[in-house]
Amino acid sequence: MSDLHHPQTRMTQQRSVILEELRKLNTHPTADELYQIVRLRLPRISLGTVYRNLVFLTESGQIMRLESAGNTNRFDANMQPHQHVRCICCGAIADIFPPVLAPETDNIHVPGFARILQSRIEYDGLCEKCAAQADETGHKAVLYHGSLSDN
Amino acid sequence: MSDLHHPQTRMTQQRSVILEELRKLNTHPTADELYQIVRLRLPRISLGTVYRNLVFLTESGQIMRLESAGNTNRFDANMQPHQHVRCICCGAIADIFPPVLAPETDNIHVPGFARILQSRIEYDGLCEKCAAQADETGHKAVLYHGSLSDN
DNA sequence: CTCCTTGCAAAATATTTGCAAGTAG
DNA sequence: CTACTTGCAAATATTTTGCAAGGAG
Repeated sequence: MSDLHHPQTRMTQQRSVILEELRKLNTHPTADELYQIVRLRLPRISLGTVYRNLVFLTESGQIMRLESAGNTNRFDANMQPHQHVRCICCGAIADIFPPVLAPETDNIHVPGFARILQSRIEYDGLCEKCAAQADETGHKAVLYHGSLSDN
Repeated sequence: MSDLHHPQTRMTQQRSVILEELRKLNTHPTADELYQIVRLRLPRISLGTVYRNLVFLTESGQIMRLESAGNTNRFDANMQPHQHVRCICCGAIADIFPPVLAPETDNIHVPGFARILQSRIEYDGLCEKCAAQADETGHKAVLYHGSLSDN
């Protein structure tokens, strides 16, 4: 959980390919999507290895796990501060540039919380694909999908 | 998916108790946590019914599903605009009052997105329980938990 | 009466983990 | 050599769904 528990340091082929492929993408893939991609280069890699490395890379600050990605984790190797929009219909995520300044946290005090560490702005939107589909079917807008998960 | 698909209108005992109990809480419970609570009043209710009603209540705008709740959905019956802090260590969520104004979305344009619908500010923090535990164990700070899920 | 809703159980999806074998440093 | 890592498979955890019976309006 803390830095004391990070004995992992070895640069294996798997770890390096996972990081390399994630860096090529701006699609914020899920663990499984990344697994499918990495598999093209390392056919014998297992999904468990991808998960373990995503945990390690996240904890060591080399990649980010996206909050608000719905119920499936998504990852981003772009460590520059920036925001994300998520399509409320299909769950697709895109980067927003230029970045907006994160709201300050100094004046915020919450009962039960020792401290507020950081803030984050997130956006909901409708991607072009879903917007087109909504027009086509004659719906004014797709407000929310019928499950608790994302698509 | 759209408003055309909401034939549900009946106020059953299950639905009413679920909403009533959620409104009593400011703990942003998961489906299972709420299930355990509702079960005290309706011992024969099933978890599936709780899930189905949470979907219905969310879609009909009577409750909110929290974004950034980690990998397990959490719900809030407080429909006033407000923000949340989440403990990065244990996943506990608390309300922030008074609310901060949501950043505007008008000037934001993202390739691939037809429109940006709304923005949301979220905060990461350390709850008192986890802060105390971190002091106790001598760690300067608990940076991130070791799994991709929340606790 | 009608058809929305429920309970139950099974299925689907997502993530974690034990263990023996492999390998980086 | 040592102990971190991996592949594999099984275990967890969370959410969804098919179906026959129940109940709201």
